Amino acid sequence: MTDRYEPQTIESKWQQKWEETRLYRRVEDPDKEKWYFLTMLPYPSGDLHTGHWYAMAPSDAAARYRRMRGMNVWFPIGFDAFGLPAENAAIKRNIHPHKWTMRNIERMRGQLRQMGTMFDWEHEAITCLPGYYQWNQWFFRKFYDMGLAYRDKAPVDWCPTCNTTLAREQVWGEDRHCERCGTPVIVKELEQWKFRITKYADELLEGLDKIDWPERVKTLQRNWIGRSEGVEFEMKIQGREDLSFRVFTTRPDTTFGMSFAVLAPEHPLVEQITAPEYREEVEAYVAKAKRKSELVRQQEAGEKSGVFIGAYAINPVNGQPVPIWIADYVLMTYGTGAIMAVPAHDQRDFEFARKYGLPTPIVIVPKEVWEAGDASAWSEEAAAAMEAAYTLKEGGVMVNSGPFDGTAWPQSFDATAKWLEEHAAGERKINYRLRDWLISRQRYWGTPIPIIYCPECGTVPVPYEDLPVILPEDAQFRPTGESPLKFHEAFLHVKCPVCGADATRETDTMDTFMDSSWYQYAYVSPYWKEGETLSPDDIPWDKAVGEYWLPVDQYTGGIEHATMHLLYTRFFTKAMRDVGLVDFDEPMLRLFNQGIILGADGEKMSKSRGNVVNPDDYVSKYGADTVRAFLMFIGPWDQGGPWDPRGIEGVHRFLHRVWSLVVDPPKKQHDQPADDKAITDLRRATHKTLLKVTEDYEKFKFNTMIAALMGFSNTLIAAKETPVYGTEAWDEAITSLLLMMAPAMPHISEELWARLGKPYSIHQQPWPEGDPELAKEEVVEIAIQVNGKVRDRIQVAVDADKAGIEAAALASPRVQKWTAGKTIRKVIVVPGRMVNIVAN
RNA sequence: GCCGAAGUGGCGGAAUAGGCAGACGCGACGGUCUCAAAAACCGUUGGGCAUUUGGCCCAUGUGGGUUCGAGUCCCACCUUCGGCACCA
Repeated sequence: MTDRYEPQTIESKWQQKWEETRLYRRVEDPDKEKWYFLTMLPYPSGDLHTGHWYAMAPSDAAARYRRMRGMNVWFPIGFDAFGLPAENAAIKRNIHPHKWTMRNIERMRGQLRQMGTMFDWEHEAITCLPGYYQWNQWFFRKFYDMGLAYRDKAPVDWCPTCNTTLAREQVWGEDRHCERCGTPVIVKELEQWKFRITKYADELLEGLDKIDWPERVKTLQRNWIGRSEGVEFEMKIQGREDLSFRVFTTRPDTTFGMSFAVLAPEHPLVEQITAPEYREEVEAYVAKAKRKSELVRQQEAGEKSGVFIGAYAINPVNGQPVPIWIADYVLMTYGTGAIMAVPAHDQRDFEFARKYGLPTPIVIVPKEVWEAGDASAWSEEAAAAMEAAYTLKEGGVMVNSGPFDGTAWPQSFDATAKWLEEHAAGERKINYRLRDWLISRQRYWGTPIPIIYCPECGTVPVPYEDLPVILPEDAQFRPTGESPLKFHEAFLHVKCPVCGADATRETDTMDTFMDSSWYQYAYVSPYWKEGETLSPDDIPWDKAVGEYWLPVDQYTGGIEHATMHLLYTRFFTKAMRDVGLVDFDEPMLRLFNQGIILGADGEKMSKSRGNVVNPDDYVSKYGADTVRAFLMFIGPWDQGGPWDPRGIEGVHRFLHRVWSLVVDPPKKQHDQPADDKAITDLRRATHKTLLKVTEDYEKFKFNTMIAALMGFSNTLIAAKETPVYGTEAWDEAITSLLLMMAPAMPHISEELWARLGKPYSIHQQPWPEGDPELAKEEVVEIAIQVNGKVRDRIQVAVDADKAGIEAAALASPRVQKWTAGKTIRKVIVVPGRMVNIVAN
């Protein structure tokens, strides 16, 4: 045994021992409170990078802390193994995606072990294996049976680089680029498989109130779902009483202010009602709009355009005809694809009306204006003078609206909604921005969609007992990225399971977000029923085990998945509940989003910038404990921050100091016994640190947790050279230090624990409780201010009363210097904190 | 444009039921050790002024406000980052 701190030696030694003794094996113990701790599973790109460490090391510390608190903690891991990089490697380097992926996984397993995590390797899952993805297909089939999976032809986003369609959630930013590769997407009209996530829109919204997730994520999801309440009603065409269209509005109270109506250029009615003399112009506009949507969508800088189609619609509330226009600011994909335009009270309509000289009748005025009886406020001059639409709801009162004049929000909404329901075939309606989840991908390396197309029977789902549809291994990869499945004769041709006719398989595979939508359930029993015949009545995991562990208690991962994975998995759980697989509504009860770790230059790590930090280099130089602690020390976990190559030295020095504190004998020997005060002071430091560190682990405040441990160890280094060394209080301090370090720095604490002769393993010890009584100070220093400025500091007993403190403060000569010649007006005493003397 | 988060020393960051701003660490400077260097250890370190001791003033993006007292609360603005983008 060496006396020097050699992390490389001790870390591998303990990692081996932990595995041999199966320290972290999962046991279902009904007497213990279970804690399912989960961190987002990595994509096996080949190397565990700093981002993985930043996500996983603090998660591991939090999981280990819970474990020491006496909870039955399960912390599994797996690999999100389907996806494009594997297929691209196949195309570029002629290596099969399966081989490439499994090789990477092997490498990353080793790296994950080096991190010293308590991952439960006995329940690892790899999503690209048939035993896993057969359940993707089983779920698809279930959803199909329930009407949750459907196929339709509609404009979809296509990434020309990835050669596949994308879900709306995977199209990001102003330029509408592919979330994965950054290429701007184009729009294509294709038949694609979708999941009816919109069916759960309301529930996805309401469920947010029941889970302990960061507000940021909740807000992102709420905005993404984009619920808006309004009224849909009918507008008849003047002179063509057989024809009508429906409009959606969130402001039925403004209906009297309608001065025109707008149809989306693609609206089916345009064709029928356009007046002959306008036809040419209208067709040109429609063609232009269509072309626009097929090109990379340009930002139009808000400039609106449209054309009058020579037809009029009847405003149901007052029977007035209004001109019908078409304009591309009205989208066919939202609401009814048609709107009533109220320029005075909608900014977009306002801009349009100004551009084309359409009237702007005011029908809502502020309450004060109404109460003042100021009629000029809604005169023509007032409308002409408007610089922007008046869109406020609260405090708005209806005017120029016949029988509704004087009605204020929100009664105005209800009254007009009711009127429209009764007179214009109207109904209250809720619209959502959320679209159904497009799951078809035109790529090879994914789960085959279990569908067969039969010329006789049409679309036929693969029977449960024929699952899984195996992804054929012998694929010919094309440089274009076109899916090899389309050309794989053996895969393609199949007999129809219903009539036996020659039929073909669906060649699209599933979005890989399918895999991660339910992996937390798969971990319960990885590859459940692999090789067995599946049936509709199955449960994709061992039911009894699942009942103990599910749902996930604490989830950690990046916020970039806010409207993708984190939305999909919530949808999936609700759908699974409706299938009867689970009896809860939300998959993850608590969520914490860690930040992003940046390069030393403060920029996002990237190969092109050359600022990528390879954690392996630092692990071999300083050891995993140092890297773990450093990542926790950098700053608040949800904030991320730059990797400072010099900062890690400081953390490493701290570990060396702790090592020497425990292992080396003191420099001096003392023959006098320690006095009571020294003992009390030491115990106070110990218990103060215990309370602080405990609170910080609870709240994932790892940076201040490490800082507190550093402070405490500095105290101990000084105390070591005093008579308290070797006392019971000293033992308590050292033991507490190691126990507090154990979750964050599992190897060094285990080694020092063993060197103290304590029983294996430190990771099976109960968490040391801090005692608030022992942590209490006896004497506190309080500041004395005169007119808000600190002029003196005095020592007072912690329980000194206000009067005593005030007297002591006023007795201070330094204070008297500042109050001399002044009258004391007021003395504010905050016990234990400060005194402020107001004098002038 | 809208929504959200955030602006504190040379740097990463502490401190918010309003109560001593700058914990902890990095860097820098000085010292011990050494032939020397590295490492390690000890000390100093927000800015300015003063300095024989005690000191004084200014400081948490900017400008106001509330308060005995504001990094923390309120109003307006500036900057950065993230998200959404004609959603009717």
